[in-house]
Amino acid sequence: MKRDSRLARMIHVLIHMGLLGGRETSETIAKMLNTNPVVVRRTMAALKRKGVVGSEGGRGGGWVLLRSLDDLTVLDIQKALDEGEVLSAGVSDDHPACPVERAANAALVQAFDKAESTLLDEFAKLRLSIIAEHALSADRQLTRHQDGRNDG
Amino acid sequence: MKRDSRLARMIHVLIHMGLLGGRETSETIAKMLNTNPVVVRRTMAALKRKGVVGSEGGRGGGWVLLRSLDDLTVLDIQKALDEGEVLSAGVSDDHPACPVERAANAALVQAFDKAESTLLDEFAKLRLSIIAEHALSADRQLTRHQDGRNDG
DNA sequence: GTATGCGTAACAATAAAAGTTACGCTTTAG
DNA sequence: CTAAAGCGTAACTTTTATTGTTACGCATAC
Repeated sequence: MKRDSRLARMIHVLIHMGLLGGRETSETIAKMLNTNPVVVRRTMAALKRKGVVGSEGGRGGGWVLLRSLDDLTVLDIQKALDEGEVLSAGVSDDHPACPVERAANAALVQAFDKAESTLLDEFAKLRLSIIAEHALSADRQLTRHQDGRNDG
Repeated sequence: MKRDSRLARMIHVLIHMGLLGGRETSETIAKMLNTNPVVVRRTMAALKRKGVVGSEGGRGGGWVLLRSLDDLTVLDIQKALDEGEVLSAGVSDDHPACPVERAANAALVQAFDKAESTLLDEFAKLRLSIIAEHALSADRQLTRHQDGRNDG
């Protein structure tokens, strides 16, 4: 399958919105994500249902960030996007009555559950505002290097 | 994509082989997994390369377990099956030069790496012999319940 | 009332695992 | 030596989820 990149994309978009502070149309966001407006609406709809963003139709409409970057963690976005499990264990379902298959599946599910718990803990620690700061300071570094050619 | 169940299937098969102790043909294993021999050979080939199982062609041939269940962990099987990452982070690749995208991806990769590390730790703790014991005791439980109808 | 923009339905494209068919090579039985 | 049993592989098709795309309805501002 194509890898699910909705979480990464939405974090990317929300930080841009938080930094720019204004209203963005699906068209503009689509350019950010190198895709088209329908994909944007489809994914943003999930965030809208959870009150992370709002939308307005008609001329001058678009998407607005309803919560501050400091008030949003990656976990919030993850939960808004995906109601189900983050890491599903890839168990087998060939002979559901076979005790060996059941024991193997049970062991895997337990391991995946622990890993999922770790992942969600990490997500909860990741505030979008922190990621935004990292992006800005990386950007400043880059700019300084570019100027350096003129300075030297 | 269809969910990857190779790890679960191979654990299932190896435990059966360990318990039965003999030689199994791809045909027999395919029945265990409710699939066909080619899928079995394809997946077992990876385990053969790592010395977990051996195969012999010709009449009377088949697959043999080369290491004991007590000497194998789920991590061993995982590593034999998948050279790459277990949990890949699902980053975005829309504007690789965008500092915001890079920061978002970096944050996600870091979180996934921690979760992967947890998962591999859990896998390393899971000896196939332990899973086999769980399967056997669950089976005994089941048998006892079935006998109970005659006993009562 | 027309251009702008969201909301959605309905499809095609894509990617990875799994399923399937077919055939070659090796080994044992007879 | 020949036939059957098995592995090894190549070359498909199928499956399932995301992503991409087209098309159209509805709302809003100018």
